[in-house]
Amino acid sequence: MTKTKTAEAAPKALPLNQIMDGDCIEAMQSLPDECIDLIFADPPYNLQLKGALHRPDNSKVDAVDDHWDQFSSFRAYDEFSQAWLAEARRILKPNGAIWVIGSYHNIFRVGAKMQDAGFWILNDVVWRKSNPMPNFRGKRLTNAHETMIWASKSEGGKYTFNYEALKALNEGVQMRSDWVLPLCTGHERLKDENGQKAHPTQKPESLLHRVLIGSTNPGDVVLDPFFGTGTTGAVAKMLGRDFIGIEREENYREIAKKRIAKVRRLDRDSLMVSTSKRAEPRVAFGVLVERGMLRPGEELFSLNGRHKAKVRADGTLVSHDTKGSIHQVGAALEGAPSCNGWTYWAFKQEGKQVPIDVLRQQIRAEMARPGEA
Amino acid sequence: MTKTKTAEAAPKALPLNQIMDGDCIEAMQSLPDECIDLIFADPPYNLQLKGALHRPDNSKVDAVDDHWDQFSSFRAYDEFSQAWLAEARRILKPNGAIWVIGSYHNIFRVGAKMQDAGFWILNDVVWRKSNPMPNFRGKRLTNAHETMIWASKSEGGKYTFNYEALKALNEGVQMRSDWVLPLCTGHERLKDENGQKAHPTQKPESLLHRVLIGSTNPGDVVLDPFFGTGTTGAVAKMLGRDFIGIEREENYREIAKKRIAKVRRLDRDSLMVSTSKRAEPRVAFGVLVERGMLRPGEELFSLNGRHKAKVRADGTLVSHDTKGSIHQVGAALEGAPSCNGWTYWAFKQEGKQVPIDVLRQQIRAEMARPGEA
DNA sequence: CACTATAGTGAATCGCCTG
DNA sequence: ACAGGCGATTCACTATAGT
Repeated sequence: MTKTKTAEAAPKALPLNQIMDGDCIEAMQSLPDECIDLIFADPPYNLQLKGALHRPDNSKVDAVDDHWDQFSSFRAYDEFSQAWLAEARRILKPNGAIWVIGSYHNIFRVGAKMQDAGFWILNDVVWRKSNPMPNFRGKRLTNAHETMIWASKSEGGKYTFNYEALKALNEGVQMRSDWVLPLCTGHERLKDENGQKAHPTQKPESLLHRVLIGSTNPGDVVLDPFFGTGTTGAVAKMLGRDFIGIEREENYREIAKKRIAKVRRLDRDSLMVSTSKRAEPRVAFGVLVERGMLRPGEELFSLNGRHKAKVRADGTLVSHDTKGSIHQVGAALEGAPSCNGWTYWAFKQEGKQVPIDVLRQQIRAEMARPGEA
Repeated sequence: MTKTKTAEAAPKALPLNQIMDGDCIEAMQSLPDECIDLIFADPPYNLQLKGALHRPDNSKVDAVDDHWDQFSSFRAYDEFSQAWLAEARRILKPNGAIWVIGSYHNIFRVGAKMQDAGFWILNDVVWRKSNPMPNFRGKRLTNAHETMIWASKSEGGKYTFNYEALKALNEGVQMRSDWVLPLCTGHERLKDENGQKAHPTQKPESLLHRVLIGSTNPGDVVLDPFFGTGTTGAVAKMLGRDFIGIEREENYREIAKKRIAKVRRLDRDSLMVSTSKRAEPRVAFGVLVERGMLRPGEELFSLNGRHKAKVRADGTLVSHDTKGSIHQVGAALEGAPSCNGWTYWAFKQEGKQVPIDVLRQQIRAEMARPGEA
């Protein structure tokens, strides 16, 4: 399913790796037909929140009450969805695809409009949050997930799907339609000059990592019409994809620009993803990469000090001309029949070598918690 | 949130614990307004419906009709959804609720129509299948979940939600919107005389168990307009709820009837679930003073150690120049929007601080004992 | 420095009864 | 209908302060 970029696919210069200013519909109108490989869209959810909400300790929840999330009615929201989806579909290449993320407030309406517009749904994917905000009043279930819709431009569209790469990210078994990933917090969460969150709904990079690894190839053009603080652009740049962002808030554009400038593109080795079957590893080393505990391109060192290897975006290693799982590469370098990669490899942290098994323990601790079985 | 059945709620005899024959819309039309506590609906998907669908002009759609394109298919499905949802909403009690289950083929369209009909979405719930069928062709993600929409009849409807019971089901932490449950297999899966599965989409009883425990009380009337082989009825009977099924396939009705006949209702003790404090009788703080459990003039201490207040003869507190109920004074001293005085204040007993809530529990225990109230 | 305690926070459609 | 009082209600994680 590899696609090559042709001159015809970009008949005039696209604003690649830039952030367009203004309304997303108007900005898309300025782009030519069939020039985009993948669209990732995180439209306003139309939350319709009422009064203030306090936690049991009486602290106030910082609600999403931004003007851009306000619509007067379901009808107004539907018209907005229909309009941006129509433009999005026009500029998508025939074999392109789209991802749209939302919650129960909007996703059903958006999904129906997507089908009406001619998009062909491939999967709905559930982002299961490992650390969601609880339901403080005990009146409903914890709202612990969001829904993404993955669709091709039309029925029969030859969309990109890197099956083996996603399988490699998932312990060697097929990637499922439910993805357990933590919220965007900590250092990854962008802050403004006052230390407050820069954007109320910043998405985790791990989510975009999985989307882009699974449904684009290096060199593809990824459009995000609701760019915000640029998570899509940051991950696209890291993974060697081109991006086009559209964002109407100047503040967000500035933050995104600075953020993306700091991102380093991965080298070619790290970008190569598996193209053939390999043995089923016992543990999902790829999750460490996806979650940013280890970065693609980062070097691992054998604990005996004799070898090193580089991490790739799909959770495999490369050392000289040897590629494969952490176990396979370790075994090959040692000339041994087998090797437990978890106890063989270490990464550098503040000058010290730390076994990667430490990271596995962290993941396991998360997985052991209820609700994540 | 306990509801009592009243004569007015069932003005004429309902076909309780029976399976109605025929089309679900016509069958619902024969039921009176506002007679159902909960609806669980597993509507058929798009393509299975062709033979039964009507075009907007009411001409019947022929399954082999060449003019059956994607657009008219969606349109007809929407009309079908709208029609059955309208009837479902009419027969639902004002404080009733509905669950609808579907996959990406239909759930977005159904969800949008539910919102259009006036249903108020409470949560979308993901049934995360622990043992899904793999995607054999490797062209998409493993379709490992289905989506349920839980909605009240209207915004502001006082739906039933047994928060504590679901929390107990989830090892003491509040129930999330993603439920990990296995598919219906093994002995639970009904077989026909040839050993083939009797129904293509039989739902697991564990799913209905959680739905009914969480959103109904014993004695409630549960309607399933797409009854199939009767999972809803079987679980409802077991849990001491009444059911009404509607199914147009005689074969399914027969299987369901036999299945439900074998189910035994649980005894009363087994049906008891954890309840909220909200359901317990109110006790006025003044009663503690009246009964001499606390004396006027006695000092209370905030459990955080920062404040104290004096009890007055009328059951109010005074602290410096702040007077009022245990709640009002607590909130004022903490500068908080509200305060639960029962868990905020303590009194001194033999040198130790004891929360006043202990005294409330004593009163409640006395009230529960017959002949002492 | 290691460890513990405390505070803060995340796309949230988050009461009910009485007068 | 509306106002006001009662009083029920949180999970996982990060960051910082304290010991």
